[in-house]
Formats: sequence, structure tokens, C-alpha cells
Amino acid sequence: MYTDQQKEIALIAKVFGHPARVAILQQLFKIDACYCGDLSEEIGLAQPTISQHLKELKTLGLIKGTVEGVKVCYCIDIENWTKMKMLMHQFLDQDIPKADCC
Amino acid sequence: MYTDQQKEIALIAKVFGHPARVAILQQLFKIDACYCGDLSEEIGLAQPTISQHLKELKTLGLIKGTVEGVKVCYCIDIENWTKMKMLMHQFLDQDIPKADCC
DNA sequence: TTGTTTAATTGCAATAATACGATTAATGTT
DNA sequence: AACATTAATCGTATTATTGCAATTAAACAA
Repeated sequence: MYTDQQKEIALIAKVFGHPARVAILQQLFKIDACYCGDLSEEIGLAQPTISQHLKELKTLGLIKGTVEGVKVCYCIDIENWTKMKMLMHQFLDQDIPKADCC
Repeated sequence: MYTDQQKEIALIAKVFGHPARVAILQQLFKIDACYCGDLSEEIGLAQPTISQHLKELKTLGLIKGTVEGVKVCYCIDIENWTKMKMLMHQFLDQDIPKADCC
């Protein structure tokens, strides 16, 4: 029904389609690494909610987490983020017509 | 709770978060203009479903439609698409850390 | 006017997403 | 071992999204 590319773009975009996940990602870029509890405080959502959002980001491969004692340190997965960026640019930067058609 | 930027990025991404809307946009880029009925055939969804997706894209300002007799011609809104692209690039092209932190 | 074509709207059923309290799991500390 | 800390999972209520049949609306044609 849809091309693989269309499905993948939609999957990525869906993950960006919630402000909490946008906020989490921006925070990870800003401070380079973060703990679930810190994010919960920073963003203002309950810990299970943040954990759930982190899981979605992790499932897509955009972030990774490593256990550090009793905490889990999350950060951007640079390689996958770069790959994702290429796909999204491909979609966003399509050649636009010279003039509005209507 | 979230910044305006975060909310706007999420709103845009949410619209891209369904393969049907990705397909519609790609088709509009490809053939420069399209009618609702053509999209319905091309994509394989019922006319009301396509109409609904078109409405969401229009609400966000990414496309515009002009009545052409009994049909409605849809096309990309170049100006708004360009604006949207800038916002998304701002988000996607954040400075990534030199090395994985974890 | 009457019919034809196309798109929008309505109503509704099915599914998915979101948020969080309660609990469990894992690790570290005393 | 017993406790403390942190994050994941479970269960569940609420809300949002999706898809479409049926209908309505709008424009044109005969």
C-alpha cells in the first residue's frame, strides 16, 4: 500500500509528533547525556511517562541508554540520528515547483 | 509546559506521521498538482479518507486547494513549505556531540 | 430544471496513543 | 540481609486518530 520509504518517514515523524519527545531529544542534545529522573523533573511528566517516551525513542534507535549504577544514562545515537536525518532531508528537500500551481 | 517551538515541531511531525499523508505530499511534488479523486485512486484509500488527510495538510498550511470547476486542485504551498523546512532543519541539524557519551 | 460529477461533511466503529498510580526489577549502600 | 534509589513494566482510564459508508454541497451539462 505504501512504499518502505513512506512507511519509514511516517514512523520517524510519528515519534517526533509529541512535544515531550521533542523536549527529551533537545535536552539530550543540550546536555549530552541525561537520566530518566532528571528528564522527568525537567519536562514535568511522571517517571513512567518519561520512561515510555524514552522507550519509543530507543526502539527507533535515535537514543541509547547505558546502565550507570542505579541510574540509566541516555544519549543521542549519533550514527542513527545521522541516518535518520538523511532520510528526512530527502523528504523535506524535494524539488519544489518554480511557482504555485494554484 | 513545552516551548512554542517544541509544540510547533510536534504539530508538523504529527502530520508527517502517517504514510498516507507522506504519500499525498510526494505525489503533489511529483505531479505538481492533483485532484482528490486522483489521489484516492493512486493511494488506495476511500475519497472521504483522502479528503480528511488533505484537510489536515491544509490546516497546517502545507498545501492549498483551488476549485477548478467541479474538482479541487491541490498543490504544495511553497512559501509555507519552505518555512516549515527551516524549522525542521533547526531541529534535525542540532550540533551533535563529537562522540557517543554512552 | 434535472441529472452528473467531484469533494466535503457527518456519524460511527475500531484502533492507537497518552498519562500515571502501583508494582516490580535491578543496583548499590549500610 | 535490610534498606534506599532509580528505572521498567503493568494495568487502566482517557483521549485522539483512522477509515469509511452515507449524505450533503457545489459546480457544471443537457
